[in-house]
Amino acid sequence: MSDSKSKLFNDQGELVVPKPVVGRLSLYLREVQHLIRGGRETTNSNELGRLLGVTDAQVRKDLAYFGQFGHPGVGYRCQELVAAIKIIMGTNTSWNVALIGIGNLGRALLRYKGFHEQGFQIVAAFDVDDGVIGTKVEGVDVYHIQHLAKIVMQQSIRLVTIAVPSHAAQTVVDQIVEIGIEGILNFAPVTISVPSQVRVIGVDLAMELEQLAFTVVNRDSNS
Amino acid sequence: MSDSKSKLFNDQGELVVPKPVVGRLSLYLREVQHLIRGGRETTNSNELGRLLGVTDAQVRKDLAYFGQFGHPGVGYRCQELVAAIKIIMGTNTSWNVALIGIGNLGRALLRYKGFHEQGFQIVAAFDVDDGVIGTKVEGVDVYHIQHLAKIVMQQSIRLVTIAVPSHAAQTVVDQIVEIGIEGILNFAPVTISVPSQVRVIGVDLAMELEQLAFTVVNRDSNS
DNA sequence: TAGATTGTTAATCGATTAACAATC
DNA sequence: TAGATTGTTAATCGATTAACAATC
Repeated sequence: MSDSKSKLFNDQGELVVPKPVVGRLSLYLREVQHLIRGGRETTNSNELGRLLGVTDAQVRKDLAYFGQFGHPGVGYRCQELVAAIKIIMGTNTSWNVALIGIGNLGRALLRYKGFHEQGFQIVAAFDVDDGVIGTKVEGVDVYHIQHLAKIVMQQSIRLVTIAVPSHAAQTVVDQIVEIGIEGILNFAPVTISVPSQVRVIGVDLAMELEQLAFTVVNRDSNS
Repeated sequence: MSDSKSKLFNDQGELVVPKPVVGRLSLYLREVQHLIRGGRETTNSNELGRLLGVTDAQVRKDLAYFGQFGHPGVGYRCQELVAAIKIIMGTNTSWNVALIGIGNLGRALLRYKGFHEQGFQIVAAFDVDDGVIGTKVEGVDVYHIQHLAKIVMQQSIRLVTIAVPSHAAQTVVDQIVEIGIEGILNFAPVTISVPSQVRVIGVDLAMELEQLAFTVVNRDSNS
């Protein structure tokens, strides 16, 4: 019985993949897509490892958590591998995403083409500023945040990106959570709290520069 | 002799701090700064751990890698701790940063106030488009990238943020490296290669959404 | 002083790597 | 077939946690 289940899950139905694997999976996906654009048909763990700065053993092990995608003696067929990783990541189908906060960063996110290319559509934008509500930015309608619940329902939105001022972030998050959103990409440089069933990823641009400064100041052989 | 050295370094002069610590250090800094804005004088490992979702033991251990910043029976004095972490991160003094690529994202980065608040000044911007070269964006001069070396020298720039199209990224990086830049914050969604003395941190916005999709699809107790 | 909280050690837990039989 | 490369096991390495003496 437990043998018929994917080895992804343990007896409590929890994912048993080491946490760092998920980040690398995205890197593998990006790199193989890049190889495909260059006309490549196959790759292998050695090449992927070299390109991404990990060992070949790690590449094989990471992928093997999810199934058998390789061909001994051949390697990984690029198209096949991309399709497999997309299914694992959940990006084989498209996701509708809402954006909250139409400031500098919010506008840049609306214009950013990279989301669409990976299967994410920003289908609605929200703010509290009457100056932008009712307009379209990059073809996307801007609504007052009070209409969030309605639009989320209509458009089957499961993920929200928030790019609001720090002081407003937690209030906005509380509203989002109330509505039943499943995942939040938070660009506000503050810790937000959510119930355990809601997933959050935070991106703090200043923090990234800070990390960089650290690695430069403490120039070491790690990192 | 080796006792007189900071315990940060081993006999080869390499940093012996676990890699995940650096990321958490930035989180501690942000959180304590937030507490200070709320009027708080002291905090402790238990509180910080609870706010950030790590154990109290981890908070104490992370900080203890770098020195003794706490006061038994009292906790950590907020101002003191912020000052200490800034010294560790190298952000107790200001950094001059160049931005390359004045597209959607580049402009948003120029307008973003969060960098300045953490001690990073974007002091020059670069592009190859004659339409923007010679103008100012947010008070920052835009130069042709051919003047990079000169400006970097004049302004003592050590870090560069690149927000150029993916196909141009590696070429730009090669020029940057040539000039002797020490750290690169890369927003282009491609792997770039640099010599080992140059530090790189990549931020791929679509990849972040991808990670979020994964955690939502595989709703688990990790992550 | 009694209570609170640190810094640090040793034990535990988790992730990575090396090696190799199986496979194409 | 011989050569290449996977998937997987066991060994190694690294990070986290629990516990507690030292300190304020």
